[in-house]
Amino acid sequence: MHSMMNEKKTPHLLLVDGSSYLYRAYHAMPNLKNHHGEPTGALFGVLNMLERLKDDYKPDHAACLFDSPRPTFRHVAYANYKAQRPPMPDDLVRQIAPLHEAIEHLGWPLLKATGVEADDLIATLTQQAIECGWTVTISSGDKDLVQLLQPGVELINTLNNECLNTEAATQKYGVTPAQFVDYLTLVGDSADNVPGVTKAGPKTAARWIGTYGSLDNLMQHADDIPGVVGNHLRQALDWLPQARFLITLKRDVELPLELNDLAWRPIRHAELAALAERYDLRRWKTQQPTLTPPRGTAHYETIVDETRLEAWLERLSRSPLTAFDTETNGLDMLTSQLVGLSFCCSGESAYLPIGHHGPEAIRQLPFAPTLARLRSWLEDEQAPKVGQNLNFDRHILANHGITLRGIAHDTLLQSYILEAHEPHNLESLAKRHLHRDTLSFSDVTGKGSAALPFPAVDLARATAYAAEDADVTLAVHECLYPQLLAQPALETLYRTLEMPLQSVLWRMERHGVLLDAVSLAAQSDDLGRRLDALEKEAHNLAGLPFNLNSPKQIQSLLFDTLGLPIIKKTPGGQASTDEGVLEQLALDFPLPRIILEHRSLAKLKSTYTDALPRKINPATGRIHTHFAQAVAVTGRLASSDPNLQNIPIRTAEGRRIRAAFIAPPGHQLMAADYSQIELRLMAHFSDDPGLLNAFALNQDVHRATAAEIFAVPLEAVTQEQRRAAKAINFGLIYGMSAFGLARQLNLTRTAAQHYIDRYFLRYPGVAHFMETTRRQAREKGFVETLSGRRLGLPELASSQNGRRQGAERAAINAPLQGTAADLVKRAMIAVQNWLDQDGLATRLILQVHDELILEVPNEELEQVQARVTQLMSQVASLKVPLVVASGVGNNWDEAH
DNA sequence: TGTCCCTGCAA
DNA sequence: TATTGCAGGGACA
Repeated sequence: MHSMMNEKKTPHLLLVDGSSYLYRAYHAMPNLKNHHGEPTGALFGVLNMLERLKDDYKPDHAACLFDSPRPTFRHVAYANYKAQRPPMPDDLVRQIAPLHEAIEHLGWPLLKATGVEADDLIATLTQQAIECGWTVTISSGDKDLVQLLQPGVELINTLNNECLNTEAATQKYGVTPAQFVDYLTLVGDSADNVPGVTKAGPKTAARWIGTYGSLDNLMQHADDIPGVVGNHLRQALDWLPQARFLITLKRDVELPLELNDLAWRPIRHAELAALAERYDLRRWKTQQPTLTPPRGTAHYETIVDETRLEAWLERLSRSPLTAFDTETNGLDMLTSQLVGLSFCCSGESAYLPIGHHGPEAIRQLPFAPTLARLRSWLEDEQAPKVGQNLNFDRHILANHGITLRGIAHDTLLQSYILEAHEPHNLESLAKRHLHRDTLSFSDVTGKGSAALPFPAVDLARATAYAAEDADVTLAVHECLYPQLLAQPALETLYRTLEMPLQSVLWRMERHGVLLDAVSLAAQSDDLGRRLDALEKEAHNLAGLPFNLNSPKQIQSLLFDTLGLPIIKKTPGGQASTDEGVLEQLALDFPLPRIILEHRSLAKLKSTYTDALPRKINPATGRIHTHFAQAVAVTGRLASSDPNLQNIPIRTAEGRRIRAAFIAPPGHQLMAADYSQIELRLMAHFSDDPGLLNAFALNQDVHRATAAEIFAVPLEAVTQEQRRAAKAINFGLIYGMSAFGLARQLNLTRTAAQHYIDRYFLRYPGVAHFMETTRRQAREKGFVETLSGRRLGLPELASSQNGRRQGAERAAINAPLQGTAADLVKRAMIAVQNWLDQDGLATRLILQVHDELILEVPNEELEQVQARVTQLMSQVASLKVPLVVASGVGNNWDEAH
C-alpha cells in the first residue's frame, strides 16, 4: 500500500486559552479540596479538559496559553480596561502555580504572556501557523477569538462543545470573522469593560456592518443613521477607534520560541505523581506507569483482621467521598446475598470478604458481626458514597436488612447523561475515560461451565477484582463529574432528575406488582388447547407436519413446497413470513391464516402466560421487574426480567393477560397516562398554529388532521380518513417517508406522497421543525430535549447512506420521545415526593413510557387520583395543555 | 452453552 | 424505506 513517508500530512496546531478555562473551572467547582484542605477545583477542571482535548484532537503541536497578572498594553492605553473585574479569589490564585506545573509535567508547551493577554499569543501563533500552511484549532470560551477565524482555523468551546468555523461564525453573528472586530466594537465587550454604541446590540451592529461593510465606512456615514441609536452612534465616534484598538488582538507579539518548538514534551511521570499525590489527582496517580504495579495488584488491601477493619472504619468515617461496591453470589437483585464489600477513598482501595466459601473462608471476618460493624457507615446519610449502579448494591444490602444511605453520585448515570449512546459498564468506562484495562468478572471466575461462583474465588483474586472496581469507580467519577459540572444543563439533569429518579425506581422494583397466577395458568391451558387444534389443522392443510414456531420451516413450506409468492425479504435476505406477508397471502390461501392465528396465540403463551408466573418472587409473592435507567438512548426507561412495558393490550386475549395484574385486597390499581404526548410535543416544538389550535380546543387530533388533509369539515371526516391521518401523525413522529406511509396504508407511493404534501401544506410549522431538527443534528451531531438532555447520533456521520438516513429519522424522533421521557420522569419524582410528604400508603409500581400505574389503598383512592393527574399535567407548562387520562380498577385492564 | 436471526409485544 | 425497547424459539457453532 502507500508508504507513510510519502504522505505529507498538514501539521495541526491546538491552542488552548488556559486563562479562559481557569475561571470557568473554578466557578464550576468552587468547593473541591484535597486532603490538606487546599482548593483543587480549577486544577481538576483544567487538567481534565486538557487531557480530553489532547485525546479528541491528537494534534501534532499544541500550546496552553495563560495571561500574566501584570498590566497589559491595554490597561496602559485605557485605564478602565477590565476595571469592573474583582481581584482573583485567593482560592484560585493558590491553584495557578500547581496548575502550570502539572500542565508542563503532562508534556504541554506552556506560554505565559507578559504585557499582553493569552488571546494575543493565540492570535500571533495562529497567524504564524497559517502562514506556514498549518491548520489550527483554538479552544477557548471567549468569543473575541472569532476574529481569528479563516480557512484552516476552527474555534471550539470545550465547555459547551460548540465548534465554529468561518461559515458557522458568519451564520451565528451575521458578520464575517474579518468584520468581527468592527462588529464587536459597536456592540462593546462588557466582559472587558469596553463599551460600544449605546442601544446598539448584536442585531443593529450586524445590520450596520452588513450595510456599510466596515466600521470606518459606517463612521463616515454616521450622519445618515436615523433615530436615537443614530445619535448614540455619533456620540461614540471619538471613542470607537480606541475601542477597536482594545478589541483587536495583536498578531505580532514577539515570542521566545518558534512554532516548531510547540511539540509535545515527554511526560514527567515522577513529578506528575508527586503533584497528583499532593492534590489527590487520582487520574494521574493511576496513569503513572511506574506506580501502577503489574497485575496482581499488591497495593489493594484485603481486610481480614480486626486491626485492618478498625483502621478502615476510621478511614471511611472521615472520607469526604468513598467509592463503594458489593460482590454477591448472583445477579438477581432480590434474592442474591452479599459476599464482600469494597471501598476506595483517599487513594486507597480495599476488599472486605465476608461470604466466601472454600479453604480460605476461615481467614475472613465473620459475616453478621462484621456487617453489623459497617451498618452505621452504610446507613449514614452524611457519609457520601459514589458507585457504579448503586441501585443494585442497595437491593443487596436491603436483602440483609441494611438501608444504604448517603448516595451522592452514580457513575452509571453520569456516563448516561454525558454520552447516552456509549456503553456504560465499568469496564468500558475505565477503558474510555481512564485508558485502563480492568480485570473482568470472567477473568476472575472463569467462564462457561467451568465458571466458579464468586464466593468460591480465592481472596487474592477476589481482592484484585473487587478493590479495582471501587478504585476505578472513584477515578471515573473524578473524570466524569467535572465534565458534568462544566455543562450546567446536564449537571442539573443529573442532580435533579436522574439521581432522584434512581430512588423512585428502586422502590418500585422493591415493591413489585401482584399477579393472578391462577388466572394465567388457566389461560395457558386454554391457549395450549387452541394451539394444538391449530397445529393439527395447519399440518392437514400443508399435507405434512412442520414446526409452526420455526420461520425457517414455514418459509421452505410456503415458498418452496407450496410455491406461494415471496412478498418481501428479511434483512438477512431470507423470504419473510412476518405478519404483513402472511396477511397478504391469506387473501388467496387458507394456510397462512392458520399460521397467523397460531403465531399470535403462541406469542401470548410463551412470552406471557407461561413466563410471567415463573418470575414471581417466592418471598414476596410478587413480580419485580428491573427498570434500566441508562439503556435507552432517548432517555426512556427500559424494563426487563421480565419486561412489564410490553404487556398486551390490543386484542381480547391480550387484555386477559393485562387483567392478571391485580391489586391486593383493600387496594385498587390506578393508571394515569398522558394523552398524545409526543404529538403535543410536536405542536410545542414546531409552533405550528394548526396543530396548536387542535390541542388548544381539545379536539380529536387525528380527526382534525384528517379534516385538514382531506379538506372536509370536522364532522364529515370518515373512519377511513381518520385512520389515514392517524397513520400520518404517527409516521411523522418517527420520521417516516412516503414509501413507508404507502406500505402502512396500502397505497401507491404517489398517493402517499400526495397525503404528505397536503399535510405539510396545512402544517408548515411541522415541516419547518423537521428540517430544522435534521439540520441541527447534522451540524452538531446531537439533538436536545426540552430539559437540555443531549441525544448523540454518531451514525449521522456514517458513510453508509442507509445508516445515515436511519440516524436522520432517529433525529426527528429523539427530541419528542426524549422530552416525553423527561416529563414522565419529573412526574414520577413529583408523585413520589408528594406521597412521602403526605405519608400515604399508595405506591408507584410501574411506568410504561407515558403511563404511571399505582397501587392505591381504597381509602386513598379519591385524593390520589385527583392529585396524581394534577401533578402529571402540571409537570411542565407548554404551548399546549398536557392532558392526563386516568382510571381505577381491580386490575390493570380495568384501570384503563 | 452462547450467539444470531426472525418475529412480535408495548409506547 | 417508521422510533425506542425486551424476549421467545429455532438454528447452529
